[in-house]
Amino acid sequence: MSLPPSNERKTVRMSDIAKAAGVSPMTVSNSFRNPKLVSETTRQRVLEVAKTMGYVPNSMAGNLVSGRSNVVAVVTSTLRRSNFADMISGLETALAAEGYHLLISLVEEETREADALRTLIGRRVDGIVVAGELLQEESRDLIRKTGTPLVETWDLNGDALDMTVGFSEHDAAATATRELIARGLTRLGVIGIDMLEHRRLRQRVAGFHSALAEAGLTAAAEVLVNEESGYAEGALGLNALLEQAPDLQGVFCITDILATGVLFECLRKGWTVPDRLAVMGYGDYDIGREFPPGLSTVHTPGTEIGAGAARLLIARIMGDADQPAQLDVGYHLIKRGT
Amino acid sequence: MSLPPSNERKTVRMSDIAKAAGVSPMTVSNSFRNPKLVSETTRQRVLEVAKTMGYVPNSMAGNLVSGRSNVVAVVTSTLRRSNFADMISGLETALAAEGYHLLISLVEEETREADALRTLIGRRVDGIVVAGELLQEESRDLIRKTGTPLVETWDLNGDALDMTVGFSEHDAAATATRELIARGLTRLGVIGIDMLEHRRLRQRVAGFHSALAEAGLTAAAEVLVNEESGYAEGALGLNALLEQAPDLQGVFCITDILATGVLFECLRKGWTVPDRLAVMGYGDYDIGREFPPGLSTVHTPGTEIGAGAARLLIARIMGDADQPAQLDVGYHLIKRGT
DNA sequence: TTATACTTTTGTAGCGCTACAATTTTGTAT
DNA sequence: ATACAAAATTGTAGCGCTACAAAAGTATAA
Repeated sequence: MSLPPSNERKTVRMSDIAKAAGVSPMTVSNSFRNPKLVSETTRQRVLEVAKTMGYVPNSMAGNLVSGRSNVVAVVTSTLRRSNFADMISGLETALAAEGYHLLISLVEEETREADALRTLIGRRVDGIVVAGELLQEESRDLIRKTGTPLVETWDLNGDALDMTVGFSEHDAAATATRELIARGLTRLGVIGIDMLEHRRLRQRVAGFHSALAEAGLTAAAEVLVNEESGYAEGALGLNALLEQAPDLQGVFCITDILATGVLFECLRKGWTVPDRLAVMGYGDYDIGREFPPGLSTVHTPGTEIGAGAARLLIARIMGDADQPAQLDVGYHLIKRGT
Repeated sequence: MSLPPSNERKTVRMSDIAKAAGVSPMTVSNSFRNPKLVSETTRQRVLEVAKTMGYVPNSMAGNLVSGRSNVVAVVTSTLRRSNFADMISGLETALAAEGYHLLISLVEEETREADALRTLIGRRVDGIVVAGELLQEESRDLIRKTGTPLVETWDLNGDALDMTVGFSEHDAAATATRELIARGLTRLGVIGIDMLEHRRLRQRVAGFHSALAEAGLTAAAEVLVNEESGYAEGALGLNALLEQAPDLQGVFCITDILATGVLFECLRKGWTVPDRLAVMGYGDYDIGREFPPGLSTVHTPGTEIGAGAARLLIARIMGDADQPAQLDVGYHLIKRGT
């Protein structure tokens, strides 16, 4: 069974409900948006009529008048990175509590970023959250010119366009590396990701090197794997590292997915972790908790980032100009077996 | 409440651009939407002025007149299930190619489903895709009454409200189970998920039982784990199964995540897979490929489901009433080591 | 009764844009 | 130069709703 094509049906309008309920359009409008201005009996009748007639107010028309959409958008390059999913979930929850709706825009190709922003701004979203940072200069220009409230997320080190929520990716990575050093390991390698346009990914590798330098060490090996950050790349990365330094004692992976790939490869090689090789992840993905003997990693609070972004945005929309434009949600090391 | 800054800053309107470029508003409109109606020189000038003034057309106003939003929404309960992420990615790609934009609505609580739909319909999206099926009767009512084109996804067995794209979850699960039976195993168990309102999850367990019945067997053990479908639940599930049937030879897990949890637990127990225990997953998540010796599973084509949903929806929006209301994208067994 | 203060309901005037039709400006053929 | 089609530009009307203000109804006090 299927419904009639959209062009044959004409939608129910507010005036239709008004007529059917025997009131003026304004009373219908108020029944939905300002219940206190309408008597309870009238309101019940209006809502009843609206329900049976399948009326849903056209919010585009309403927004056009009121000038506000009550919609916040998040722009993300992927839904597969569980950290981003956490952030989006945190955002959604915090926004819903304040009566805002979240619109997710998936921008898989970097070159379509400005285009996606233009669409969102065209829809007059009240604010935009970016998973990561804005990459195209055209995007930044658009935000500046239109004055759309914007929150960039994760790394706090860059110079922010508007607001930022996150933590220092550099310091978090350095903290993870220090743990490896504290175990007495000196021959350490890092597996990064070959997406140099992403500051947060660069900062993680930089943090690794800082921690080593602090301890008077240098990296035994370093490799950047291709952008996918899949499990397979972790295995590939480990083998590339071992070619550079066969006596490698520990590896820092800039995502838990890569670290998990390394653990799988160790399993295949029959190596014991952490005795033959210590492994440190980053991001505290749930798989790390389960992989025996438990992946050591850095917890990066995605949910809190989302909630924080919602808070900054709503404050800005409400006109609070004095709010801090930056929010540090911290991170913490999780020591597990590897 | 005082006026927010976004209201103090008056946005650039089409008429502002018209004035600045020395043309009528209609020429500005046409420069953006019907380039062929405007001379190239005029158009360049208009776009130039628009760019420097940071003008972005208010699509809400435009949609109000044209009656079409060129937006399709997808409603999903989670972004963490990688299958859904694949579907959304497939949807996005197919829609973008036709000039549509995708809006993702995250409905984590089932009771907010109808509410989310109302918001989307209120924004006059041209169509809605549901990851899975609609769960609230109120939701179905809303779709019927407003006539919003709808695509439900994954399982093809139910009675569809409007359009459906997917495959038979029952048959896919049965196929997976038959592979276990074909190996000569007779003491088989299943780990399902305790979300009985989801038909597609019920169908997977039902398919397992059908395949057994076909072969004259009955289930050695069955357990439904809590809704999260995390790795930990897989381990829990396996142990619950073993209490029911200590001599269990194989287990069918209705998601690869659960199967991976089972594999981790086998690792902890020091059991060899598949000799001590055969493991069959479902969904072909990328982790299954990596886990030595490779998780046997069923490939469920998420990307194709998304692309198919886009196709059905666009055809419907374009007014093609004769299109098939159901699309079977199939599935296939992937035999790997477990 | 009349004045006073609500509470409830109703017009009016657009929000910013586009469909459509009308008009003006070009280009081309005679 | 004139006729006429084609290209380019412009005006008009109104999409469906809400801010705002005005009006009508109701309750209470003087």
